[in-house]
Amino acid sequence: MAVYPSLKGIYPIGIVEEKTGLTSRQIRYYENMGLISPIRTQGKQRRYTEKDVIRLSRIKYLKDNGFDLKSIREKIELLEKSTKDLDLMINSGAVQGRLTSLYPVSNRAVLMKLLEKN
DNA sequence: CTTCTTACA
DNA sequence: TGTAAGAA
Repeated sequence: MAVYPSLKGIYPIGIVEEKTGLTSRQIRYYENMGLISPIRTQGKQRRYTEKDVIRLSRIKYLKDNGFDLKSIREKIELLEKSTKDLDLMINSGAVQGRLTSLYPVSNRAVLMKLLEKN
């Protein structure tokens, strides 16, 4: 188990294995495939951020459900793009005073529906 | 002891 | 993907 490290939300590969359920072999493989880009210490060891862990967890989930790397790559990209757009709307005030809580929005179409003026 | 790279099955 | 080797 996590006997040591990981202050400030950055973790060595061993901890990431435990948090995501992926093997170090798979984690390094996905990096070579361009799905993640952990930073390196001066000693060349990989350090993963919380975002990297979240991304790897999604990869793990999709993988377990039979999706190939190509599909996983597309889904991750779409999901992060949507999230980025939503953050943009929220930060620009588009949602101000219209949503009183976090409704379960499944996609952009539904979100826009909720944002329509009545 | 943990992680890294390279290489083979 | 798993695992072995040798280095860091």
